[in-house]
Parts: sequence; structure tokens; C-alpha cells
Amino acid sequence: MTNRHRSPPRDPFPHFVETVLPAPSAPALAPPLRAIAQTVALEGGQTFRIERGADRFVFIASGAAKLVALASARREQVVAFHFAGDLLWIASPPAHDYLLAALAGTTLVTFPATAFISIVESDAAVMKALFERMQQALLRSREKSVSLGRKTAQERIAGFLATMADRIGTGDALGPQVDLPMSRRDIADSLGLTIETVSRQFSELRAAQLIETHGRSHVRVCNLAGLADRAGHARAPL
Amino acid sequence: MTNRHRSPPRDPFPHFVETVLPAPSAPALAPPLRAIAQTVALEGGQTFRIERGADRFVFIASGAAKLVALASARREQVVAFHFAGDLLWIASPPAHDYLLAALAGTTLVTFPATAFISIVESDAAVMKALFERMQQALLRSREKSVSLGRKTAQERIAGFLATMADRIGTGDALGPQVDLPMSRRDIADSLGLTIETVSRQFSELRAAQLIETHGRSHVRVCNLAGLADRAGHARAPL
DNA sequence: CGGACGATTGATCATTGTCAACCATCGTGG
DNA sequence: CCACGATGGTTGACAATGATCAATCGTCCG
Repeated sequence: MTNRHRSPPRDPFPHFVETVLPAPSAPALAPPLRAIAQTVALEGGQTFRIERGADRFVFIASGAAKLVALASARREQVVAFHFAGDLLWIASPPAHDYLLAALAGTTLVTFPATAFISIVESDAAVMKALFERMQQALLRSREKSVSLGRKTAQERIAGFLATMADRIGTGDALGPQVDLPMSRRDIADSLGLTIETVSRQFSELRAAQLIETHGRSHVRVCNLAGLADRAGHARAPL
Repeated sequence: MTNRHRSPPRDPFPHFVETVLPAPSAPALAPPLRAIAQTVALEGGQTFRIERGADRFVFIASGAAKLVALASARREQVVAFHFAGDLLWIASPPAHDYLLAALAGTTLVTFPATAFISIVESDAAVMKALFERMQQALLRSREKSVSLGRKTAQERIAGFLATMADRIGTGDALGPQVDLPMSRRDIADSLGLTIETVSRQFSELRAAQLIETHGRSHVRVCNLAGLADRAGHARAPL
């Protein structure tokens, strides 16, 4: 978790261009987008806040972040985790405030949403790519609703670990390994649980030989099938 | 809830066109879209199912529907309610099956997602409109995560009623009125509660003079501010 | 009017939250 | 390099919110 050396202040904008913009569209769109882009370097714990009514697109060039809704002073809901390469859309609707918080050193490229759209709207390929990212976000959010609404603590944790193994895990003969960039509190705030319950479920999964943990953040999934089993991802029989 | 007379089998496609397609785009896009459109008339309780990997866009021409994720045999999560005029996108991801169930007589116009997109992708206005509906869906889904993850039963019910008053309420001097098209079970499955808890919270809100109920589905909101209060929609102070 | 389904209310139980103490990890400074 | 301190994580005892089980009631339909 150390910033062992100030990360090179390389401009993250090219990374955004090659990750988000389809190659044929890039030359035409990159310059106007650069003009409205705002690059932000956050250290772990720092937040990026959205003003009311000023939706933004945020590209995560490096690092990891949580998108948080503030339900009230002592109640936070982590709406999504995002990692390098993700493009997300943030707005602050009437009900709650939202903010993006870095889980570690993180570099963002951000755009005002309306200006961004008016630049890319004429480019079918970009709009389509954007649309697909939106679909993915919606799908993940719906799956989160299932988890929060109808799953037990253990199912939520198992599902969370399986998802993280998939998204940020590193393959391995003995099963995927993950270095979780988020704290137990972040996990709890994401799954609608308390840190104590998260901790207990980690212990149970460890006792059941499904995972091994080393230190605070390292998890090895010993039995991915068993984990998916406990996640309650029951697909209805045809 | 009666089908007092077989609803006139008027073609719902024009309704889709004028609701979803911006006027200038309609003439060019309506014919090819009609060619891939599939109209479905559902009676209350009937379902529209998505095959694996065959995403669809669904326009609700009339009626009301719930988008349900099947967590397992006895556990359903209502991911969203949708009403006439809504356009939604449905996919069946690996984890759970999804289906759309009519809450009453409902007419749908549905399209295979990929074919739909390849037809409209070249039209910036339509893509933008589509994109905005997607943003709205994502926002609602995020708000639902907050509700499911960090709110008490009473806050969820209060928030639900406030939202319904906003979306399908009819104005009135004495406060908005709503005819809920969904059952207590649907509400429970949407809010991650049981029907008993839903019922008890309705009773409490009634006792607190915030709502009045007549019959199973009619609700009058006597005190919208008080309801919003109990919804825990705390916005962090600037 | 009667029957069936859905809604309400009550009694009890269990999962998870709360409060509290202890322990481990990691970063710092001696 | 090790010891220490602080932060974050784990574990335990207890309490509370909401689930479960059960009975009754109301509503809507034939």
C-alpha cells in the first residue's frame, strides 16, 4: 500500500484514448475530448466529489476506487468497485450524494457528461462502446440488487470473492489469487453488512477450506467451484 | 384488475415510435425496426422470458411489469418495476435468470438487442435517447442498492411509496394518490423484505397518518414530506 | 352469497447488528 | 533490525430487526 516512489506523472489521457475509443475514432475525437478532460491523481483515501447536477464520466487510468452513496452520516453504501480501465458515469440524484473514493493511489481522467456526449454522439462506434459499458454497469448493479435483497451474509461474501477473483484475480495452478485493494469496511459497505459479519464469514470460508488468507488483503481461492456454490448463484432449470 | 373488455388489439408499434424515437429519426428507422419487432400481449401474471445470451430491448406500450431475477426456487428479487412508456434492456447474465412479468394486462414491443443497436447506431439522436434511458435505469438501480443495503424496513417502504407517488401517482389537492399495480409479495420481493414486514410497515405508516389505504391497492399519501423524511433520503450537508 | 386468495396481525425464532475486548499487521522510529 | 504503537481485523456475548410459523380477516370474484 506504499507509494514506494511517486508514480511517474505520465499523462493518463493516451491510456484513456486507447482503452475507450475505438481506434478509427481516436484521431478525430481525442483533441476535443482532451480539451474538456480533467486529470486527477488521488492517493488512497482521497475522494472525488460530484456537484449536484454536474454528471461526469470518469475513466480510471490506474488504481482502484469505490463509488459511494451517502445514505446518512454513519451509513455509506458502496454502489460499485472500479478498477483500472473502467469507465464509469456518476451523477448525484435528488435522494443521495455520490462520491468516488480512491482505494489506493489512483489516476482519473474525468469529463463533464453533457460535453462528453456532445463530442462523441456523432460517432456511432464510440457511442456503441459507451453503451456497452453502460449495459455492463447496469447488469452488475442488478446483480448487486439480487445479492443485497435476497442473499445471506455468506452467499454475499462468497459471491463477492468469486467476482473479485474474476475481475482482478491472477491465475494460478492452485486457483486464483486476489489482492483485495479494499478494506473490510469497504466490503461491508458494499454488501450491506457490518465489518464483524464480513470477518466472521471470511473465517468460516477459511475453515471450510474454500479460501486461504495471508495478511489483510491477500486471498487465495482454493476451491472456486465450492465458492460459487455457496454464492447461491442458482440458475433456474430450463 | 379485470380485463373488463379485451383491450382493442391496436398495434402498439406506433406508440413505441413516437415515445422512443426522436421525431426526425422516426421515418427512416421505423420500418427496419418494425421488421425485427415482436409484439407481445400479456395478461396479469404472465411472463416474458429471455433466452441465455439473447439480450432484448423491451418497450412497455401499456400496462405495468416487474423485472425479476431468480435467485433460486423460493427466492425472487424484483430488480425494477416498469410502466407504460418505459424502455428497458434485459439480459441473462451467468449468475441468475431474468424474466419480465406483467402485473396486469400489458403490451410489449420487443427487439433483439444486437439487431436493434445495429439499426439505430448510426442515428446519433436515437443513441443519445437510448443512452439517457440507460442512465436513468442505472441511477435507479444504484438507488435501489442504497435502499437494500443500508435502509431499515420502514425507510424502504416509505421510499418505495414516495417513488411510486412520483412515477405513477395522480395529483390531488390533498396529496398524491396511487393505485399500486403490484401485490404485497411483489413489493416485498422488490425491497428485500417479506410480505408480513411490508404489511406491518404499511400499518405503521397508516397509524402515523402519513398514508391512507383503501382496498388492496389504493394508497393516498397524506403527508409526502413526512414520508420522504422516513425514507432516510439524507443528503449530506454541503 | 360464498369461496379463494391476498393481506393483516400475533407469537416466536434466527440471522445479523451492536458493544466490547483482544489480536495481528504494518509502518515507523529508535 | 527490532520494538513499539496505531490502525484494522478477529472473536465473543448479547440484543434487535426482520423472518418464520400460524391464525384470522378482508377483499374481490364468481
